[in-house]
Formats: sequence, C-alpha cells, structure tokens
Amino acid sequence: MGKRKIAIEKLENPNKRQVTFSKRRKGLFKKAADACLLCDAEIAVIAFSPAGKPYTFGHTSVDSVIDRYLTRSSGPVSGGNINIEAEQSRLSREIKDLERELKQQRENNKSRYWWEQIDVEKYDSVDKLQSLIDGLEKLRSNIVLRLPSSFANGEGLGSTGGDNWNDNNNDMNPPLLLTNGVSTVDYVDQAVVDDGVDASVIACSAENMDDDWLSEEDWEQLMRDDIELLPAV
Amino acid sequence: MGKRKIAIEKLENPNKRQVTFSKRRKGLFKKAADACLLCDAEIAVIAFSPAGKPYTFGHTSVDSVIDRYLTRSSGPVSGGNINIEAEQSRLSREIKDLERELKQQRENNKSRYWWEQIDVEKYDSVDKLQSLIDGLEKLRSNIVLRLPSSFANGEGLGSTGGDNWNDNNNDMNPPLLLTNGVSTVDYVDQAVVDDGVDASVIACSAENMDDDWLSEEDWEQLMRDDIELLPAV
DNA sequence: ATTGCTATATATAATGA
DNA sequence: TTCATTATATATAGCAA
Repeated sequence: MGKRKIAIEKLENPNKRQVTFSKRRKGLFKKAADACLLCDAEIAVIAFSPAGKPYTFGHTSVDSVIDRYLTRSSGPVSGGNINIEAEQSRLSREIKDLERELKQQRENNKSRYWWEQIDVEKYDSVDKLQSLIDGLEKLRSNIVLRLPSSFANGEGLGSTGGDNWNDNNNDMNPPLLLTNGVSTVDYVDQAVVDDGVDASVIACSAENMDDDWLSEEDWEQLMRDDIELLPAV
Repeated sequence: MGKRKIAIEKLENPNKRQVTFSKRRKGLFKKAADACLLCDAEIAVIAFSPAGKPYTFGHTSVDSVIDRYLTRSSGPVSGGNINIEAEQSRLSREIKDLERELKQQRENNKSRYWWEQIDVEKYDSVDKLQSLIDGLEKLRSNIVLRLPSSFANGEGLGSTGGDNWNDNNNDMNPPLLLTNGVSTVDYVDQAVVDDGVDASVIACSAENMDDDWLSEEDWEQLMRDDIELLPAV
C-alpha cells in the first residue's frame, strides 16, 4: 500500500514503528467511522500505541459500545464448576460495570457524538484538565484553519449568546468551535470548564449559513479527521 | 474504493447495508490486526452490525484491552456526590486485591494470539458451546481448504500425540488444526471441550515441515482472514 | 508526534452467482 | 450470507521536513 510492499511483522525501527502507528491509527479510525455511518453500526476501537498511550474511537461512544458488549449475554453462570478464576473475572467485571454506571449516571443523555458528552467531572486533576484543553485547542485550531476564509477572521460567527470574543481582543484565541452537525445546531451554550478557562461551545443557526459554509458531510469528515487529536480521558 | 465513489452516509437499502458491513468489518479487522503486528500495539475493535450482532477483534484479546482502557486513570472522582464516592470507596478496597490478582493472572496468560486463550469456562451453555464449535469447525474447514494439497488428505500432519484421526475413519472430519505460529509450534496438546467433542489442538515441529508448508507469514494471514468466523463469546 | 508528496499496494462497489 | 471479478477509490511506505 505504499511505495513498496512490506511484510506484516514487527517493525524493528522504533521511529518507523511510531510513524506507522500514527498513520494507520488514523486510517483505522476513519474506516471505523465510515462503517458506522454507512451501515448504521456501532463500533468502538481502542488502540494502545507502541508507547502505551491510549487512543480511542467510538460511535455512539466508546463507553456505550463497551457497555453493550459487556452487558450482552450476561446470563447466570452454569452451575457446578465453580472456577475461582472465572468467579474473580465475573466479580471484577460486575464491579467495573457498577463503577462505570455510577460515573455515568449523570451522562444519561445519549447523544450522537462523543464531543457532546465530554464529562468535565472526569478531569479531576490539573494535568488531565490541561490535557483536555490542549486537545480541544488543537482541535479548534485545525478546524479554524479549514474554515471558509470569512470565518478565519471571526466574521460570520453567529455568536448570539454572551460570548464576545470578537468584541474584545484580537490577540485572544477565537472561541472554541464545536458543533454537533449543522443539521442539529441551533443553540448556543457555554460551559465553564474551569475558573480560568472559558471553553465556549458555539454554533450558529442554519439561517446564518452562506455558501461558504461547510456541508454537514464535510463537517463530519472534519470532525472525524480531528477525533484523534483528543487525548483519551 | 469501488467501481464508483459513494457518499459516506447511511445506505438505505438494508441488503446493501448488510453486505457492506460484512465486507468492511473484514477490512477493519484486518487493518487492526496489521497495525498490531507492525507496531507492536494493542487494539480492540467491537462492532455491532446493523442487525445488532456483535463482532469483535482483539490483540492480545478484547477483554485485556478493554480492561486496560477501563482500569487506566481510575482516580477518585472529584467532589460533589458523596454517596457515589462513599460507595466507590467501600467497594474499592474489596476490589483492589481482586484486581491485582487478576492482573497477575492476565500477565501469566498473556499469549500472542487470541486462539491461545479460548476460555472454555465461558461456554457455559450448550448453545454457546455449539456456537464455538461451529465457528472452530468453519475455521478449520477454511484452513484445510487452503492447505497444500498433500495436507488435504491428512498426509504430513505430524501428529505425535494420541490423536489418531488418520488411523481410523476417513469419513470423520480431520482434527481441528490450530497453531500459534510455526516459529513457536513444537507441541501437541489435546483439550476435551466436551464429552462428545474432541477438539484437538495440533501442531507439528519445525522439523516436519517441507517446502509445501506455509510460511509463518502465510499462516498468520490465514488466521487473520478467519478470525471473523468466530462468534464473539 | 504529525504533514505533504508520490508511487504503489490494498480495499471495495457493482454485479451476478 | 458469502464468493468471485474487475474497475476504481483509498490507504500508505518511504522520505524529508
């Protein structure tokens, strides 16, 4: 698939291995996303890089798919053979389910895209929070880069809420731009991620779109391209 | 990627949707497997078909990857809900020991390929067992079909154990053929999956290979091709 | 870690069994 | 559901930033 054929065996050059992982992870996630949309399927992918860093893709979400997988066929264990190992495994899984359930009691709102359900509660340390912020910043940056030119300067952003990035200081970064797909955007919401960080979630109503605006399909593609940029929680 | 370009949006024709899912699932799993081997990564893929049927791929195993994902960064949840925190706290002590033990066991069980750790204990009902057997049978059948011709008749199978399929009845199916890669095969083992089913795990030592034998790479490819045939536990 | 380029290697859509 | 064919659409290996 490249300039020359390679055997599917461990790449011994660490650098090459990392580069290949990076590229193939991107491709893998794209394939998964495409399959989800094309076939109306639910797919989760969890990948640990050679360096041990986790990357995930999930539609509707990683956790929901894992849940569905773990929950499925949870019938009573057959009698008789009480295997310690199996019992431990069962208990452990049960407990983890519980923990996850507890954690997710607040996230009952099942939304279509992962970015609609970022759980700020999970970011319980400065490091984690910074990691999220960095990821979102890079995501924003990448999206802004590909916006129609008129948006690159902040024009046309239908900021109908209290956000006033435009009005203030052009040295500041433009507001964090997230959307759950043009077809459903029609809201402006603002979430204070931290005292010092104003992570506005901004979208504009369909009425504000002109021909420069990206199609829903384009948006989804962009978001998929960028999913990888966000660190797993 | 096909004869004509298609938009990445839900296929409305249910039949086409199912066919596409089947093909792309296969492709997705292959990509995942390749990335695992090339980059020494750990990847799990869980895919629910449009019909709701689960298919999984995992290296080292689905469960181990999910576990790694769920276990990671399981710090205390930030303040707020006291009940939840208390509950988690109560459970956590109980769990920690179990988990440590479990992790140890997983380390011990860590083998390179999923088929080395089929856990018979999980197949606790006739249906599930039958499902496993069917999958393995189909897997065997597919592999046998692609064996060098000399093997198609059972010749050359280095059966050094108590297995005697050759000696008995040519109407019987040949023994279940599994290998963990030629480089490491040098054992003969036999596992009684059920009273009536003799699921022999057979391999032959490197010395027995002739030029007709498949290369390790070929074997891995065959196994990957067939992974999809096994139903998720 | 990620990106762009470009020559190739692969994956897959349409079709018909 | 799967299989084979074949014309195209994509993915990616090797480089060099």
